[in-house]
Amino acid sequence: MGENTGIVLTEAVYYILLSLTKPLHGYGIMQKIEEMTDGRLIVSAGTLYGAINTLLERGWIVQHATAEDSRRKEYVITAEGRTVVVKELERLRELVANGEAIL
Amino acid sequence: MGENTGIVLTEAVYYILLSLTKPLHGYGIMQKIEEMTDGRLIVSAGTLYGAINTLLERGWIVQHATAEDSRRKEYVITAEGRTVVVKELERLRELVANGEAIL
DNA sequence: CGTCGTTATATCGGCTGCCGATACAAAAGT
DNA sequence: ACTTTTGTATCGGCAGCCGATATAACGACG
Repeated sequence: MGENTGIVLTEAVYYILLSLTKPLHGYGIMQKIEEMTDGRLIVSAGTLYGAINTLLERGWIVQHATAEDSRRKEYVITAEGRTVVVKELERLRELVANGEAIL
Repeated sequence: MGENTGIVLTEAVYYILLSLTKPLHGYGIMQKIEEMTDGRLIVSAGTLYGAINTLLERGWIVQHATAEDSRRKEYVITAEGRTVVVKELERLRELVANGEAIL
């Protein structure tokens, strides 16, 4: 018994959600992630726009009412998305704790 | 410019490597992971034996000279595997730090 | 001695998800 | 005028996890 409880986020999705605590558009997300990780993680366009679609479907982000700006589409995290990210942070802390205990 | 530096381990692979700081056989790895995560993560047989094969190919683990025991096959982490896991722990710490800074 | 649950290894198909490549186009810089 | 940057989007390939399935030895219990 014992199915695997909870959701596991990929690195890309985790950082996308973190980026969207304030409204931001796709390209801005890429830059923010690159900045947050000091250039270590560069999310490719394929990953980003694919992930945005699944996150919208899951209701973890929503489209932000952007001024009738031209091409940019802005997104924000939802309350549900926030819950997911907080849970993920707990999982990550467990991984770190287990790693530190052993190494 | 800017390829994504470094390797990202999956949760299963990370825990398998952590389990093998001491020689252990496949089934024992499953149990150890379940124990380490308080039952949160149960690695399925398909994942486990698939991962063991790729880890052997990459030289991150090796087969341990097990006494001519019956069916069990034991494995241990290599120096290279240890390096990979340490790097992964650094990456995880970065994820936690970024999450804590924002949430 | 027979049967059942656990221990133990292994494979396969399906699904998800990341990536690189490619495409297109507006805006800005030179 | 030309190039680079900004910006969104799709597609095929590939890696990896999972559930299902198969096989079999071992121990316990009646």
